[in-house]
Amino acid sequence: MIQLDYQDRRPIYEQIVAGYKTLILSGALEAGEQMPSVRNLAMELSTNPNTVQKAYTELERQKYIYTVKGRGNYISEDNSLLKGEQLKELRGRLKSLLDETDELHIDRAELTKGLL
Amino acid sequence: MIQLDYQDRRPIYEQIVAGYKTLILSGALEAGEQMPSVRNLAMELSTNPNTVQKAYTELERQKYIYTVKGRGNYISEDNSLLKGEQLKELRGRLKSLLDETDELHIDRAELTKGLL
Amino acid sequence: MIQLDYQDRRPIYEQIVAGYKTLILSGALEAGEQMPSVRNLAMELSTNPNTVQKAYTELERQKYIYTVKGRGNYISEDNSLLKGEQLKELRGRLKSLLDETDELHIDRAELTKGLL
Amino acid sequence: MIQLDYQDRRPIYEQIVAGYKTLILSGALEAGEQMPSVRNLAMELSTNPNTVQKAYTELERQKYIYTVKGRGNYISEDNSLLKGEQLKELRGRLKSLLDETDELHIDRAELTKGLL
DNA sequence: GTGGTCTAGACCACA
DNA sequence: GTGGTCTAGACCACA
Repeated sequence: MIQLDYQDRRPIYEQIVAGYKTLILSGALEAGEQMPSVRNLAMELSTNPNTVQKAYTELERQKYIYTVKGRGNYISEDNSLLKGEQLKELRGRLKSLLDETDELHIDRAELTKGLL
Repeated sequence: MIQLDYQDRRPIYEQIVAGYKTLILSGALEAGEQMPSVRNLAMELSTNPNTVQKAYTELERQKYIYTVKGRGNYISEDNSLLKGEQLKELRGRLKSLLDETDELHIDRAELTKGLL
Repeated sequence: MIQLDYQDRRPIYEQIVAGYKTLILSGALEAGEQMPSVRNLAMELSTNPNTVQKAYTELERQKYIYTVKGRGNYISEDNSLLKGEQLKELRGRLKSLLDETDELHIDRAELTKGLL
Repeated sequence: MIQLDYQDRRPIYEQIVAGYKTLILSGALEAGEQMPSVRNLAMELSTNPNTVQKAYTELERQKYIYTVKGRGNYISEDNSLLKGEQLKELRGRLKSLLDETDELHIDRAELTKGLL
């Protein structure tokens, strides 16, 4: 189950999206498995159904889940593609992180020391 | 001079803060040098003086500049300390980036390939 | 046999209606032939009987099938008429498609290139 | 100004999206021009600001407009790309229309007579 | 004033 | 029961 952090600057619906993306890509949730219903998840997270709905809509737009009307939401099958996208995003963030480092004339070795 | 990007998702005041941080830490602006006045910078960036004021307040809070009432804003002297902070922040971001990579079972070599 | 696509955005009952319309108009099902019972089709498609019933009601409303109480549903005789309706519908869609094309100042030749 | 049609099966927010897409791609609205504010458009269409917000979010996701926080929404510059997308969508619809026609053994000439 | 998020609650189509 | 849309109204960050 995902955890909301009200101290987090990100809006609630984004935290839900990010949480489920990780659960799906890490394999914790299997393809075809049913997502909790909008109302149930809203109850569990003690938030509003509209907020969960917004998160689910975004997850569907990004192909992490798909909706069957009147039935519910299900995990998509084609994870491999999504993992590629995710890798691309991470590489983009690493790239800009390195750019900033260079711009400040900080040695990259200092940046990565003990981490990599 | 810094450049605003209206397509950028970050609010304008944050772009101003980030831009000046880089200018200061990279040495493009020297310690003791005077910042442009709030009104002038607002004119140059064609943005709202409130926005520039907000950016200056944030830069002062983070000790990048200091204010002399009635005279203006000046670049702080103690850059070395700030650079340490900046390094710490960059390392924090790298850390969480690597955490996410691991969580998705992505090989770190794949992440850094061609970048590092 | 028709095939449901749960990734399809259309509701299931509409997919059933569209599927049988095609089967009937293309001649794959002959006039007078009996339709599968509501329960059987629901089982085969592993969907809800209510959904199949809704589809059959719609097919009957459009005169593709007719119901004999206590016996079942049968393909209608007067296909020629239905085919005319279908043609009219297709022409309507083509019309609005061309209208949109014109409105966007897109050349019709570009639209149909390689298709027609 | 766009026109809402309450008989239309499409939800209100989709009608707003479709309406502005046409206005933008047809050149009726110029690049860089400011969109009406969320609240103003909601008043004019006598609908709820949330509904307009939803439409604007979708238009931004599709790059038709971009948002500057605290300022408003503006028409994007790169229309040419969007027009290509739109053409692709229209061609897709024409393709499936022709497929249906063939499947019903209807002569394509009958379909296009007097239209093309 | 501008957009963005969220809640509470209603209503609808669909299965 | 399931998702989807919409309203009314509030609160916040930002310019």
